[in-house]
Amino acid sequence: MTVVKPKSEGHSELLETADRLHSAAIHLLRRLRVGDRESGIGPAQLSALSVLVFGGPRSLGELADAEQVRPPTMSRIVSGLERAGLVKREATEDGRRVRLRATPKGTKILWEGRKRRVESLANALGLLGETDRGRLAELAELLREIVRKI
Amino acid sequence: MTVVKPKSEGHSELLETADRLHSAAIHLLRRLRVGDRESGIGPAQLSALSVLVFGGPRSLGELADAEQVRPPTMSRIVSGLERAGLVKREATEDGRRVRLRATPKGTKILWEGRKRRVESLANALGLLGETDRGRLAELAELLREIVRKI
DNA sequence: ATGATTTAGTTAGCATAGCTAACTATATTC
DNA sequence: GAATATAGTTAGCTATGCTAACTAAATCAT
Repeated sequence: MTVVKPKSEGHSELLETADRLHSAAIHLLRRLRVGDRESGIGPAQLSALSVLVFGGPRSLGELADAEQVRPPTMSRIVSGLERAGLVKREATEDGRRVRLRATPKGTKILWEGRKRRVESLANALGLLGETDRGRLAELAELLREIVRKI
Repeated sequence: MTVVKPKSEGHSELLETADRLHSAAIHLLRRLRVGDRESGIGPAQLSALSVLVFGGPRSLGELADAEQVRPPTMSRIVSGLERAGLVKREATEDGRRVRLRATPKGTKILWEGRKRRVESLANALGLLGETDRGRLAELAELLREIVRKI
C-alpha cells in the first residue's frame, strides 16, 4: 500500500487515496444499511427525509438537486415517504411546484432512525483513541467539502 | 457545528461525526456513480470485480462476505459479470463450491474503470492544499480500519 | 454403507432506487 | 392568444438488495 511508482509520485498517491476513500465509502454504507433496514425505510428515503428535516421544506427539484438524483427518481422516493406518512406534498403559489415538508411523524422517525443508524458507526469510532477520534472529526468535515467540489 | 450539548459531550460529538461521515459517503458515491455508468457496469459489479482483481480468485460465499451482501445477491452480481465476460466461474475439488476468477478482460476493464472513477475524486483532492491532502490520505487509511471494526 | 444433516450456490419473487423518454399542467414570453 | 419553457409525474428499463425455497454435494452418525 505504501508502494508508489517513482514517476509522478504525487498523482499516484492521490489516485490511491481516492480509491481508498471510494472503497471505504462503499463498504461503510453496506454495513450501515443493515441498521437502516430495521427502520423499514430505504437509504434514499432516509437521506432525502434528512434534508427536509434538517434543511427545511423545499421543492421536489431542489431536493433532487440536493440529493444528486433526477427528478423522476426523487418523485418516487417522495411518493414512498408520503405513503408512509413521513412527508407531505403541499401546493404553492406556483401551480407547477410542490413544497415538500417533513411531517411530525417523519421528523420523529428520522431522529430515531438516524440515531440507530450511526450508532454502530459511533461505537466503532468510540473504539479509537482520543487522537484518532479528533482526526476523524476533521476528516468528516474535509470530506464534506470535497464532495461539494467534485 | 461546534455546538455540543453539555451533557455527555463526547458521545454527542461522536454521533455528529458518524452522521457526517454517513452523509458524506452517500453523496460521494452518488457523484462517482455518474462516472461509473459510463463503463456500463454497475457499482456492485465494479466493487466485486475489484476484490477479485486485487485480492485474487475466491468462492462466491467468500466474495459475498467480503462485499457484505447475501449469497443470492452476489450470485446475480457474478452472473452479470460473467455475462459481460469479466469473470469466470470455475469448478473446484469441492463440487459445491465455485472459484470465481477475473478474466484478462475483467482485469483490464477494472483498471480503466477504476482510473476513470477515482479521477474526479482525485481532482477534487488536488484542489486541496498540501496539508489537507496529506491529512486526508492519512484519514482514508483510518476510515478503512474503522469500517473493519463496525 | 447408507440415510440424515449440513453446506454452497441458485432460482423465484419482492422492493427500492437509479436512469431516459414521453406526457401533463402551469407559467412565461412574444 | 399562441408558442415556449419549466416542474412534476408516469411508464418502462436495469441493477441491487432481501428472504424463502430449491438442488446438489459433502459430511456425519448410526
